Order: sequence, then structure tokens, then C-alpha cells
Amino acid sequence: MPNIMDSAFKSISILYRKSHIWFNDGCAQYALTGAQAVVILIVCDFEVLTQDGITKRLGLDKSVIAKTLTKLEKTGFMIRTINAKDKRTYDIRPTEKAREVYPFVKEQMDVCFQRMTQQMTDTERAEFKRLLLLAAEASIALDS
Amino acid sequence: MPNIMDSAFKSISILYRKSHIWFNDGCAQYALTGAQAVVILIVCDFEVLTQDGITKRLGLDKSVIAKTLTKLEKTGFMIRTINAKDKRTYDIRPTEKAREVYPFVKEQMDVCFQRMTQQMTDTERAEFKRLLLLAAEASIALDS
DNA sequence: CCAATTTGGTGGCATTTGCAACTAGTTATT
DNA sequence: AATAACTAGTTGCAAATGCCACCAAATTGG
Repeated sequence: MPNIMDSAFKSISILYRKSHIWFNDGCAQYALTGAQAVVILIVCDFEVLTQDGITKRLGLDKSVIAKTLTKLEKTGFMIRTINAKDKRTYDIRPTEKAREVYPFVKEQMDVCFQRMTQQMTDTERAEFKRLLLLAAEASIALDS
Repeated sequence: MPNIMDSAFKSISILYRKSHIWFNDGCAQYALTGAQAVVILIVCDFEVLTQDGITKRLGLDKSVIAKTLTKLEKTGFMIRTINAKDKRTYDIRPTEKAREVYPFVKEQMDVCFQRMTQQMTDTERAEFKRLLLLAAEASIALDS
């Protein structure tokens, strides 16, 4: 297939969609969607977060996080308690069940990145990751 | 905001969603969605393509391309003619209207990439683009 | 040359995400 | 202290995408 691509923008679209299909498949064995798995990872990493904290760190709309958390609470992965200092907000905490799947979900995520970068050298892969983080942080900072 | 991110996978999600919001906004003035604009770019670049050719090059599902093209034909950006050699397939060609918006849409896409990489040096930006294309091509090749 | 398989395209349905309007609680202004 | 402005979260709706089942044409294998 000649000249598949010339644009970084299109590349990002392709990488997003492909990696999410892979990640969703990988998470299905734990009865989780990709979106739910990502939330589990970030909440476990921080131990406690508000919904807004998750929203800002993932660059998703707050309504998306609200819906995902409702599901995760129902399925026993998260606990929501009203914050005493600010009654508008919830403290979101992982359950033991969440901590149990954490390493496996993390592994799935790494596998996805490994797969898309399999023809890169270790140096290239590390540089790719560094630039991705840099661009993502800048993008989040831009509209907030 | 401390430790926003640690994972390349999450970064790709963020970059995709943010850049698509920007791109959609940028394309709205031409009465185009981001998805439609991307199809216009690729069809103009190749002059003629089948729906399957577009599908493979963008890594999207074939039903998505079918729906997008139906819309683009209705709004006068694309022409579909049945291929004489293979009556199952369409030859998709851009109209003059498509060629007219092409440079502006391309510009919007570049602006998005520029925005997310604004703190990079020119060298970093070029390297980032190279690695994105490399990973995207590999991802497409993987499941086809 | 006929049957089986493959390929390109369509339509329906489900999921993910984003936006806008809304509620309730908090902070700032006067 | 009262009101205005802001912030966290919820809900409903719309758009984008993916998957599946299906159809029609083409290719392959006997």
C-alpha cells in the first residue's frame, strides 16, 4: 500500500482507535471496558481523587467520568463517599477488587504500546514515549 | 497538577480527543465534520480510491467510511461511480468543491499538530512526527 | 462450469464521548 | 449577612465509531 500516510494528525487517530480496540479486548477478560480500566489505574495511583480530579487528568468530559464511575461503583471496583469539607464532591477510592486487577490492566496497556512500537529501537521507543507525554500535558494545559 | 501522566497509552487518548475537538471546531466553518474533512484530504491526495482503499488507509471500519461518503456525496464533495471492472466497488473522486476546501482543511490539521507540539523544538517535532507515522503504519499492518 | 469462498459495500444496533442545561454546594463581593 | 459568581456532579441528547448480519459480485477449486 503506497503512501499510506503523511500526516501526524491522521497517525494519532489511527493509533488511538487501534490501541483502544486492542486494549478493550485485553480488558474484556476482567469484565472491564478500556475506559473503566483507565479510571481504575489512575484512581489506584492516586489513592483518592475527586471526579473532577480524574476528569482533568484524563482530559475527558466530566459527564463521561460520572457515568464510568457509576458503573464502577455498581460493579464493586470503586467507593464513593461525600467529602466532609466540600459536600459537592465525592472522594473516589479503589476497592480491593480494583487493586487486584490493577497489575493485569497495567500489563495490557504496556502490551498495546509495545505492539504499536514493535519495530522501534529501545531508544526510539523511549523518545516516542517522552514526546507523547510532553504533547499530552501541553494539550491538557491548553484548554483548562 | 502533579504527575499528570505516566503512560504513553493515556497520552495517545488525550491527544486524539483534544486534537479532534480542535479539528472539528476548525472544520465547522466549511460545514464539515473532522471525519469528513479527513476523507476529503485522502481522496484528493489519491485522486481516485475505492471505499475499501480509504478504509484501509485510515484504519476505520468500512461502515464508517460508507456513511461518511454517503454524506459527502449528498453535500457535493464526492462523486461515486460504479467501477466497470468490478461492479461491487465504487470509484470515489473529489469534486471541485472538495478541491477548493482542501488547502484550508489541510491547514487546520497542521494547526492542530502545531498546537499540541508548541513547546517542542523543530527537531523534536520532526522526530515526533516520524515516530507517529512509523507506529501508525505498523498498527495498520498488524491487523490486516 | 458449478459450488464454495472471498471481497466490497450497506444497514441496524450498541458503546463511547462531548455538549448543554440543570441542581446543589462553595467562594467572593458588597 | 445577602447576593452574585463559580464549581462539582448529574442527566439527556447527539455524533462518531465499531461490530454484526446481510447482499451482491468476483475469485477459486474441484
